[in-house]
Amino acid sequence: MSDPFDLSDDEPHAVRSNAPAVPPPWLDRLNPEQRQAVETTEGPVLVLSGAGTGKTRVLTARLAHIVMTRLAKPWNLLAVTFTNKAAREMRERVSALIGPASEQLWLGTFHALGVRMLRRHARLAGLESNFTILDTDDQLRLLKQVMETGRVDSKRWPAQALMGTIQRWKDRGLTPAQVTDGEAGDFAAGRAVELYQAYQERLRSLNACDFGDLLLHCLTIFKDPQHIDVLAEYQRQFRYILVDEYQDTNIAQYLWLRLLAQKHRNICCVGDDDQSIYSWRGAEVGNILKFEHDFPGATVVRLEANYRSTPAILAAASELIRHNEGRLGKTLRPGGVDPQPGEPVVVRGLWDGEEEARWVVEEIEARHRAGTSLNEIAILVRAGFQTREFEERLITTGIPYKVIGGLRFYERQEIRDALAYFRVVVQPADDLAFERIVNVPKRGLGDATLQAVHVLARAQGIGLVAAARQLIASDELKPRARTTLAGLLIDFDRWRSLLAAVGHGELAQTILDESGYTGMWQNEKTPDAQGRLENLKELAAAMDEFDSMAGFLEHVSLVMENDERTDVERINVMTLHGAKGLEFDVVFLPGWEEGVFPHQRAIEASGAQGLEEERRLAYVGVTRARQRVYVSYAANRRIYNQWQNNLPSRFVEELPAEMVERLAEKGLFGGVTEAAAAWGTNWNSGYLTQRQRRTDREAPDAAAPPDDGYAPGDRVFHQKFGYGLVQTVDGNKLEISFDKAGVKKVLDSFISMA
DNA sequence: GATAATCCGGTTTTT
DNA sequence: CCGGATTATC
Repeated sequence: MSDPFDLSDDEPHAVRSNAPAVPPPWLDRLNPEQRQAVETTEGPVLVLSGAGTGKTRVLTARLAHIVMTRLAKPWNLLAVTFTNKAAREMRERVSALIGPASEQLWLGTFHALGVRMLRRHARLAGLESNFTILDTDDQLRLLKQVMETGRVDSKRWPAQALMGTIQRWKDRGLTPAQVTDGEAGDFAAGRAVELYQAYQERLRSLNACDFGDLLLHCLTIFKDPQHIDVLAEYQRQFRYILVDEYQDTNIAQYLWLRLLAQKHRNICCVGDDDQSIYSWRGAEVGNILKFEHDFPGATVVRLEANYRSTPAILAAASELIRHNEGRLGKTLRPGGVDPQPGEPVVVRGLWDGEEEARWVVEEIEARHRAGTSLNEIAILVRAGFQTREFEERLITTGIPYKVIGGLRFYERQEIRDALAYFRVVVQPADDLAFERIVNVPKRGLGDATLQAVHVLARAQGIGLVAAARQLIASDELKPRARTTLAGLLIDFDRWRSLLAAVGHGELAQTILDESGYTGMWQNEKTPDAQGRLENLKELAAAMDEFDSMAGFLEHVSLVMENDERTDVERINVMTLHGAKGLEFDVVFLPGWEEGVFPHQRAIEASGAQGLEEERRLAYVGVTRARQRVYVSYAANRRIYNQWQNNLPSRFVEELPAEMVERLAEKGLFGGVTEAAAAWGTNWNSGYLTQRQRRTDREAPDAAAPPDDGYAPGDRVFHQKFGYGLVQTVDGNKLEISFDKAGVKKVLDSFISMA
């Protein structure tokens, strides 16, 4: 490989001497490193792409470059992403560069591409090509059945845990036969592998797959010596392979890529080891760390010019991540011309979570007044439950917000029920769907009936619907159940016969109405019933966008996302994980306390490695911001209604002092150091054990309470809420009607007699 | 077969 | 403290 560019850090503006005067559009305005990443088409290439260094741009330019210079036809390119969103974005951007040819690219998520291949060769994996893809919910139910059949005590051994184990095995590309005895663990007295085996058999008999199988079956087929032609064909086809977010790949994905890339060896992986935050779901940072070893002769390109954040933010992020070991090493530098340092990162300590929320929202209002769009502001938290405090404060303040990554459309109960009806109609053999809706709405087909169906199905080795059909022809069932079940099956058949005749959106509505499902929610008096009915309407309407009901179901199983409306300006509230790949002008990072962030359990579960991943998460958070970063921590926090006092996160100390403006709560502490010292007297880093919590439940003594209790009617004073009257007393919990702040529940340790 | 009582757990998430 | 999930009861 010729080496036209100097990759060393100290030559940011190296210029290619033989560059054409006018570069083609897809190479326009790329910096030298980006351009090298695009133009080094032959051989393995690893692009280490720091946050905000134009990764997507490089990927799309590379695709365009290969197609436009006729190195290969679009269908000779395989481009893999993790999320549908990333895939969509990439396709749009490539399309802008190369036009309709982009439709011919093999571009999609690992799973979508896996399905595409697997449908073609399903037989080789023991499936029919119209197999169904189960989601987590179905998987768990199936696994429970398997465990029941295997007489495993589901109390001692939760199905969820087994599901996790199996998923991790699949992440590593292991079929039941490949799991070694040493790995079996002690789950269900060492029977985990046996259960895994049984689960796979059940899946096959249902003509179904879980997500892990989409790749695992591909691997099995690729490696099958009987069918070497299949792999050979794909290897021949994919002359160029591109992989996005390579640091997030698991072993199965790695193996899949390696097999496909073996012939042409033109594989380009783009990733950032410093942004690897998914090891807990099977991602292997090792994949990126050992790329050069796995693909000898690889070209490594580092993208370090950041076009997103201010120098101050970059300095803070770089210094923070420098505390990690085992990095490939990259330093972000400002990419813009003549960059101003920008505002320092603000770090603020506050008294408690409520005060933190108030401060954050005040600052948001200030930024908004200063002209920042609410869409460009984000609050990024470590864990989902932390959003609540901010939501409450945002509601009282009247600032519109959206919580991203909450419950998703297709995961809602009513949607899943409706889909189950459609599945039964499209795929009569879909037992899991049948079970889900056979008695929804309640029609008197309970456990007894279902059990009879199961017994017959198992005895004859047939599906549940087929078994049900036989049962109603017999006298096994009570007359009532028999009539109802017969009626239901007739309904299924009728709807199925309408598939070809009626528009499927309309048919969907018919199914929901005739099955009584719509009626069930109409009779429901809970406040959310109306919303559920609307969701159902939306579902039926969405279906008309597709060619067929089956096509729609396929789409849904792979694309479990809700399209958000973008009509009003709203601030964004989400987890740090959810924020990866996004950027905002202003980012708030609350809850930087030991035990919360880094999260205690991350450290407990994986020690130093876990801590490093938490630090990467912090790095991801900081690098989301273009203009300003606000970090905050609270001395006291109520978790599960117990007061807990925390130390500031170690990550606070790891930010460079010269890029940080530190503020501490006025009147409480002179500064962070004093504050830390003050808390040190009552220190408990991280979460307390249950027992400690019981004994240490008092918050720090801001105002020492009298030893004897309070009684209703007492006039009291509270540090934050001012004066008020005690309403009720419940142990050390008081309900107080404050003159200014209204009625609040507080602990006696926070108040004193007025 | 459906409703009330009780127990447990409570990080991060895509496909 | 809250929500869900399983269990006890009618």
